[in-house]
Amino acid sequence: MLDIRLIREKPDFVTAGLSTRGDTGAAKAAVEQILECDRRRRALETEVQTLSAERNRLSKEIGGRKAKGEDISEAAAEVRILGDKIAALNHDAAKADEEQRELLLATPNLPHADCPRGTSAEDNPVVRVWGEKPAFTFEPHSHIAIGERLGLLDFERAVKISGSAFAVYRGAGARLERALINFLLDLQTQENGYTEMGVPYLVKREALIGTTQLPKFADQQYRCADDDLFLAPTAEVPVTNLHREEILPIAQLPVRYVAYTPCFRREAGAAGVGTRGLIRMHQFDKVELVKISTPENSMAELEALTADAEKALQVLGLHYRTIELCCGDLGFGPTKTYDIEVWAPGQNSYLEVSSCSNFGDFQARRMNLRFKDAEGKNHFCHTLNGSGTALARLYVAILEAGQREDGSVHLPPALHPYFGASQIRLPD
RNA sequence: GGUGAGGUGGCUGAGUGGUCGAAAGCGGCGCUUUGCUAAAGCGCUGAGGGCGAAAGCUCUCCGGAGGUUCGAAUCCUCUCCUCACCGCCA
Repeated sequence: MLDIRLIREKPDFVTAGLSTRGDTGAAKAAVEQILECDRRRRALETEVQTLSAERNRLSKEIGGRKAKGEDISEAAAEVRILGDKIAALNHDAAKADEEQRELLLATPNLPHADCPRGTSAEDNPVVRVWGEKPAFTFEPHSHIAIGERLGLLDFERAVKISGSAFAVYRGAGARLERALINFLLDLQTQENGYTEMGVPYLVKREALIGTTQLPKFADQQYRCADDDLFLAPTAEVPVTNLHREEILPIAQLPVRYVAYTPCFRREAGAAGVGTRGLIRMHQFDKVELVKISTPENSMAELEALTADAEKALQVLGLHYRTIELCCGDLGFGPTKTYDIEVWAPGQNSYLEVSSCSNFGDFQARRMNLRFKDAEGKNHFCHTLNGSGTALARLYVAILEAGQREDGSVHLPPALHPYFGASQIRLPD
């Protein structure tokens, strides 16, 4: 959520910032609407408060007179009328306040000043490339063919029990998934200094508001209506919200958490849902990195977090590239984002396996997450997160990059101790 | 799910209708004393908002939402959470 004071004091700056996302007219209209609501709200609040001060004064007076045994019925009746007036105005003020909050919750974050200009994914600059595309002496197969041939994946039965865009992992295929989870968690905890967290997969509405999935993206969430609980679309939600409504001592920052969770996404309206394979699914596993930082350090923490996520691909020896999202392609909440894309030979394309973002104080304002500085003053934290990494697509890359002409898949050496073997081959 | 007891400031904990944003203690900060430390003494010490150039004035907040009242931390209703016991259960 944007700072209403910033909008009030520098409306042109905010409008310009929002405009970089693509729609200048919409940005202008949004800012004007918020400002109008803010003026109305403050006028009402000022009136309520003036009258409340008067009521407080009169009530005290009545108390004193009653103690002396005087008749207070006339004064009491007078204050009663004042009270009714306050209640009516207060109702309007609360409505304006709610309206303002809704407007602010629906307004995206300002892209960082350094964020590259552009309108779509084509404008995202590649900032790093690591490794090279592996060479094949044969036409590399898709993970679907590899997985079915080796008995690792069963999409038909997944459809039977849950519908399209779900997967069943079988035998060595299931073990490979589990090996990857353990490998990624160990890497981030033992080498990169993150604290592992195990968190609930069902979260409350407020948690989703805090990390910006609600109210705007309600149609993308799975919801358990009876309890008004939601299946977390990413560990970002439960993990970042761990400190919602807290004031952290500055010495505790930065907080660095890593968590494995399954992720649940309705993918309503998304292209490619309903096609087979692991690339876009309603449920997938992910190891997520979350940081809570001071404003001064958040950009440096983003670079470090992105490097931590990239490290996983480096250790696995997978070719990848890192791109930076341009203003027009940036998500609703982030002020700056790097995407990491791993090469999947069977797809002949790069797959996004990680999106590393700095949200500035955008999420922290929504969840009222603050820190206390050395002078004892409270400030909003900055929050960051990035996948470290998403599992299903990493799985795709490993199968497709490690495939051999004889149908076997050779696994990266770093996985051998986790998987318990160096390769997956056809049964004899 | 049932019954009972509770939810008050960073923490412990008083407060059952008026001058209570809230006693006291702990913790924290500052000052004095001190060779240093400790101890002691004194003072300060919640958050958010409105008006204002500022000084300052003022409003709201005692889990949450409603209600009663001139006036609510205090009374009433609902609700959430915590603890204990019972039931059920991986």
